[in-house]
Amino acid sequence: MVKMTIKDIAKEAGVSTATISRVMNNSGYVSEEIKQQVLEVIRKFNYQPNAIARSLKQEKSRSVGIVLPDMTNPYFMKIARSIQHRCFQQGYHLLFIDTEENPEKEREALEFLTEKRVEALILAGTGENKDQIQAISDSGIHVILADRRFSNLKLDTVTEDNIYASKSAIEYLLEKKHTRIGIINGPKTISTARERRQGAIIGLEEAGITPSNEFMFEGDYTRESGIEGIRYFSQLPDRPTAIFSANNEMTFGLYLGLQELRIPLDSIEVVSFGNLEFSSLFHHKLSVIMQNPQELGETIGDLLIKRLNGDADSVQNIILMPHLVPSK
Amino acid sequence: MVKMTIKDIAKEAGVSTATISRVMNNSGYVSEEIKQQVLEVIRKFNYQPNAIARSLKQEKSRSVGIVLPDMTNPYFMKIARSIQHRCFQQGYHLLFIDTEENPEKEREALEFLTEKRVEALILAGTGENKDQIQAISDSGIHVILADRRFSNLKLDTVTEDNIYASKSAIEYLLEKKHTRIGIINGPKTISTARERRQGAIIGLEEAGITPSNEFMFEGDYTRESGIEGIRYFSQLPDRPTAIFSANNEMTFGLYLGLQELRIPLDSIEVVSFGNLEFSSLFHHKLSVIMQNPQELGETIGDLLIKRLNGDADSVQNIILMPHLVPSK
DNA sequence: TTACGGTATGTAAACGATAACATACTAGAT
DNA sequence: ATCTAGTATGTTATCGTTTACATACCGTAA
Repeated sequence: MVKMTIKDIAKEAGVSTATISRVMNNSGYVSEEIKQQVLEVIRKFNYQPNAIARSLKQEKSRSVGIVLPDMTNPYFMKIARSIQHRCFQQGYHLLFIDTEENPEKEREALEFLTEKRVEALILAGTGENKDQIQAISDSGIHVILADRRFSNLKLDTVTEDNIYASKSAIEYLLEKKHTRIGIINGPKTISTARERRQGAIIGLEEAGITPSNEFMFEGDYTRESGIEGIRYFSQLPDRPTAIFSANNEMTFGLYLGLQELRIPLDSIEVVSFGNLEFSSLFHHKLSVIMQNPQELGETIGDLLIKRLNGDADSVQNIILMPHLVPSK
Repeated sequence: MVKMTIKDIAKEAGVSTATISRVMNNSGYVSEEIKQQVLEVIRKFNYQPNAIARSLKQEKSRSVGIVLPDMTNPYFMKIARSIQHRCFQQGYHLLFIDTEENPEKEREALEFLTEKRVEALILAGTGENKDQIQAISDSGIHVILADRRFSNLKLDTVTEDNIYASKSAIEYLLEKKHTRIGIINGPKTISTARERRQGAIIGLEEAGITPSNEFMFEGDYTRESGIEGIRYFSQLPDRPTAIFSANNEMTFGLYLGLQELRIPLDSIEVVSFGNLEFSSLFHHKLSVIMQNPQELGETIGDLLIKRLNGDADSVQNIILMPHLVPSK
């Protein structure tokens, strides 16, 4: 069974292709009589216009690329889901690519997407490929940076206030009388990690504590590097009594590491960025900085639709506020 | 900055568009000299062929639809990631749609995807829209059912052995001397739920126990229905001492429910389908039936590529084996 | 010499829509 | 009667590729 084209339908209905097109798109003049007749034929043969041909003619792909570092991290997927919703409503589809935090894969992904002629690009980047991203934006494709930004690029961003949140995380731990606070951070190529570090440092300095390099562990936002982080801290002569962890995956690794090292899970007080699904079942000293990926996604979705509809407002930098949820 | 077309490049290089096409696709005859010359121009202008035009001409969209019931469930996303990998390698892109277990959304999604002329469809369905799916398959689009199947449809399926796994879950609980085993299941519209129920019943009957309806709770695979399930069981006069839960989300809800009811989390022995990320940190009596979404995804990906490459082997029904991981 | 197969390149017709333009009819205004 | 604006429909170029076909050249075998 082969798909019918507009020509077949035109022949069947005894009218021209233009008339079919007008009926399909509710544009131009068509008499009520012919319209019904055409609709009848369309129904009869279950005709669906070829979106590819339409895209070519209109020079609009009706597609949006979305490049994420980890498709299995619910944080990113919640962002993605909200965006997808919005797009689907408007007839756009999303091309997802998971870079697994690998800049080379990211480069390929961007190439792939421009070839597919996406009209917009949503990116939570690895921090590399800056030039390529700028070039994409310059070529007229709308770019929105999600969660992670680049300095010096004039692009729309929708992010969360990492500095503020990290600062409050540290303040919270200081209030609980911790003075030796270990920090498990992401890679400094990524803006969120840089900002979380910066916020933590501000928090410490305002309390009169000099941040020590010894208490800074640079991971890569993966579970494995959370394990490595706690391995590192546990062998210090003067172990930290609290940890600030910069994302949920590393926090998960941190607990796996504690388990591996046979250290009681509640012997260390933890504040973690990002929602940990299980934290509410957990009776350990785990506080989380609740992010709001859904709101992030909705915000991005709205901005995206505005841009796709040709709203050429100046560059937007939207910053959402996460909030700390203390352990029970 | 506007994209260059093959004509622009042809003009720049002083050759015909056919030659450019031949260079791009490494097809037909092109002299080494011209080839280099053309490549030079392509590089210079950073020319990328328009994938949409190519699709139209070749009548191949190079896209695959994937319809999932929950984009934030890592189980499905691990499947998706493996598939996406395989597709990306082959120049295909995936159109993801999240139906949120809503048959009406699923219907729209399928419509949308056929309009976008996907060459194949991967579906973990809600259990409805059977006719539509059959029609899609009949129209020449490759359909692969993932995780969930339909009875009476002659379609490729890649699933897990739910009957076997559920049976062993029950056997495990019986071995631990539980006789009152509550079952929190998914909706019977979905094949996995039917099979998991069936396996559980076989397990009970083989042990000489008559399955009671009172101990069967039909949820809908959501967290919320896990909470409802445990609420229901906890008000029974003769409460179950163990629960078999048919997916990870409901199990999570089950624990949230226990917490809400102020029942100690380890007062009930649980066997759950699906990996629970946190189970390894959990000291409660939680055993899991480990599924292997990655392998599922890879298997689907391989089959998909075979189908896309025109391998017309007979319908495949591949069944993978999950295994039970007892609580510590 | 002629014929032929391999190599190299160009010309032009598709693919399936949309939309600019042309054409024709109707009714009301002048 | 003529003009005009509105309505209704058809014709055809076009979007950017691929590819079937045409053309031409070269060297070698008959």
